[in-house]
Amino acid sequence: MTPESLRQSLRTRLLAWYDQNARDLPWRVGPAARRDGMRADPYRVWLSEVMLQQTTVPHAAPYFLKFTQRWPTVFDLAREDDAEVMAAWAGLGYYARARNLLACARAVAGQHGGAFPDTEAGLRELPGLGPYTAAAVGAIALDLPTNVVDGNVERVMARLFAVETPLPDAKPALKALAGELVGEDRPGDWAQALMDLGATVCRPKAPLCDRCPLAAACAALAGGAPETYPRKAAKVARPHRNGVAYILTQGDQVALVRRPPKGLLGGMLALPTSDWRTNGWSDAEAMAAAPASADWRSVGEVDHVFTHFSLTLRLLRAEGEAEGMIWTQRSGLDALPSVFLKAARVGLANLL
DNA sequence: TATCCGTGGCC
DNA sequence: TGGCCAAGGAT
Repeated sequence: MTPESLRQSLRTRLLAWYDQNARDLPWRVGPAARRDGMRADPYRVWLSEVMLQQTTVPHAAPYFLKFTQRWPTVFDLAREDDAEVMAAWAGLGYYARARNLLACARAVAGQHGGAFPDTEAGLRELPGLGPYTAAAVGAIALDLPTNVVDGNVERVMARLFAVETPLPDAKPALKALAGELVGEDRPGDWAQALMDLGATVCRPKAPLCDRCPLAAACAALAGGAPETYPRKAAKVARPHRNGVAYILTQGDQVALVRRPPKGLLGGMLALPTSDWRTNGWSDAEAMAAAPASADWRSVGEVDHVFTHFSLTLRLLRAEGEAEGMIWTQRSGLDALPSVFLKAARVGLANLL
């Protein structure tokens, strides 16, 4: 149990640090403006939080600017076609987020008159809002004193209190520790301060403890090896798979398919492919699995790494026709997930 | 509860 | 270069 004096000290020091060191982010209302009563639009907070799930700030930021320019309100997003939103999300990864984003926008626009719920429990019921995102939107947009716990906060707590239990088993304890520090004063700034500290000072590698406002209280620093926290369970090896991707062209058009709505790259445009399996593909096998009979030529291969397996894709190219294809101009290939954009670029560049 | 689900930057 | 890492959620 954290003593009240320590709790107050940690809060005061971190909020003061945030006042001086808050990052300037496109979706953020800074501490000075918040003191003047300004609050971020819940739509923008929600959109940014969903984009930032398991995603770095530099990667998400351009997408946030593109989305908010094209769809300034939740109503604009809610009435957009699925294909347009999926295409705009292409390259950001974790495409279930985009499907849930639309479902959530339509729920808010249709059932709540365009206003997001004003309680954490209400937010938690929306598609794509789990414990973290519901707490974050509640704190940042509504100033609710929620317990916002992401990977940054887990790391800060693990170090501050030298938690020896490895992740992911330590998650409940780390969340409880973070919860003891939450207070009624400046909940939105508190949540963002903790995450900024984790992102810029209490970093995974090479933490900048000499710049940390909590260093005097940090048990891991006192122990001499703060960078070794949080402890982590051993990881499982990533298997490798092999497949064939087919680049079928008619002049400047390329044949694409729409992947099934769920599962890997669900709902996204894609190149037609074979199965992805452990064994490699011979020329004969690759021809037999092709979407059309044509003069297929081998035009190279690409490697790609997904979360739970790596992939080598042989590339076969031909000019011809096939049933059920979505014919797309080369300029439209930016609607493809990265793995297929990479494959298309390599395959179209390598002329035999 | 464990597994599935992307991507790009970094060292 | 391969493993690590990033503001997690759904099933």
